[in-house]
Amino acid sequence: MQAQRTAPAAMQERQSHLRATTLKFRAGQLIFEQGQTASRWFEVVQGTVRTCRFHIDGNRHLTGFFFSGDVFGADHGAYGTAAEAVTDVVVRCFRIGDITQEATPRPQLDEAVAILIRAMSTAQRYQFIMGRRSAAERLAAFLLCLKQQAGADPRVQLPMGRTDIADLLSLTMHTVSRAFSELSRRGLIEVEGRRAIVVTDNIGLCDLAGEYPSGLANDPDTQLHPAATRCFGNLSAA
Amino acid sequence: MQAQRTAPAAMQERQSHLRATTLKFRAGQLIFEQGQTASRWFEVVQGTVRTCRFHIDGNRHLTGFFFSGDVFGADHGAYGTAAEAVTDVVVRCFRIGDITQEATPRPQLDEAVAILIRAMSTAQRYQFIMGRRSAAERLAAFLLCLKQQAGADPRVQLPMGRTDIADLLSLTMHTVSRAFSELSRRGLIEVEGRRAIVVTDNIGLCDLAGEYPSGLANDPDTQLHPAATRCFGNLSAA
DNA sequence: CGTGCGCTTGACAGCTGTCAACACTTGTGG
DNA sequence: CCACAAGTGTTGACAGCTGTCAAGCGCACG
Repeated sequence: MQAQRTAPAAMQERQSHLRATTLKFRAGQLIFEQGQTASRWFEVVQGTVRTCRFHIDGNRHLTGFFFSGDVFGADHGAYGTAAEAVTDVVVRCFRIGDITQEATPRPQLDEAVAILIRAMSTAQRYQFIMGRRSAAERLAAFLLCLKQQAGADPRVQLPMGRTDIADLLSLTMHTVSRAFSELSRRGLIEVEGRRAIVVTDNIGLCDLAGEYPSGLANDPDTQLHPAATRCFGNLSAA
Repeated sequence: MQAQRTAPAAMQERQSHLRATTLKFRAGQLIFEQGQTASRWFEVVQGTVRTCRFHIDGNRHLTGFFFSGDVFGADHGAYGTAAEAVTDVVVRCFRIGDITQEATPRPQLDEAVAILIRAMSTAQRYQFIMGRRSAAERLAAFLLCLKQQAGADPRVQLPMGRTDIADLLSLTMHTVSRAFSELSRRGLIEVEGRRAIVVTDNIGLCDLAGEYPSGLANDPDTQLHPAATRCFGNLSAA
């Protein structure tokens, strides 16, 4: 969900090609609405942003969180989600224009492609997290995403509330709360108030989430389900 | 999931710009593997294709079905999913090349953007189907997708097996089977063997799926949850 | 006609949603 | 500084739904 973080190199390239406007939003404020004409895309400078959809019955569903360096709102035609500020945020804002127009400069088009591809892989990873897995497994996978975002620090900040996490993982706030307690009881994390946790057993957390600490299987002795080899595809070709 | 169907106009454009090779696969055959270098993308000419991912624990998760006119495999770098033939299929196959290279012709790049955007909105719609909804609701939403694909015909063909549907909706085959029975018992569909159903109550099915027959609310008297207005976004801007 | 696979259905256990109560934090006003 | 209210988060009880296990049916294929 934060795989959309851009590498510094990409940021510089984007800065060199595109003109940006800096905007600020307060926590809870709407940045753009679902269905609105997609005329701009955004990059988070500071703070946390969430994108969400609303269902006919009133249910809300978050499709991702975006942190410093992440890009959101790169839709075509109309925004497929709404975007809201989770904390006070600063964003840079770029004109989309119509990227299919002949006049669109080539570098901008390349960036659009790269952004879309990254967003796509994010969405697929996210689909996967939600597929037929328990609340504790989903939360573990989510926390690992946040941890990856934070770097080597075992302390992970949680700028969003439990309700936001619940709507992202398609659970209720209650179940999320219970899952936090369960991970804590198992000794995988320590809950530090509402806005931070410490990962005390990274390997255990990865194991629960169904991920490897390094991202791929590097120990040939590791026991894998026979079908799991397909999980990694043809490594020699990658 | 079949939102990736291309309009006839787009197909002609693609034919005019890109060279294609026609390939055939037998039912169950692998078209490409997850993690394999993404060197080609495909368009279905005839038959049905599924894309899937495998989890460490051996679980399979389908990310979409693709029918005549649909595009799949438009990934960058490595394929994020495997692709397999559900039925005997005929596909057209195009070189991806490196779409970020300067040498890539402009029309191909435009097509890549259009395809990615369509795939993105498909993935988001699909995420939404799976979010905190019952088995019957998911199946209803899925069947409506297939029906939209089929056109006005109330009879909907199901080229895929129950297990495929289950892995798409993140359910078990048993629950899918029960959901079919439930929809039938409620009088929304009639099950005709294993490979076809008839939608007998389209409005009821849409209602259950949380969708409107026409795609948007056109009856102001319809009772909506207060938050649901956001579901449609800013209509005046669309 | 027989076999095998896909599918359906039932029984039961486990997990998650719902309802409810309560603790804690935050913000407002006195 | 305190009192109070509102919002957020935690926990328990319970019901409902789905996964698991198991049995059996029916279609397809040889």
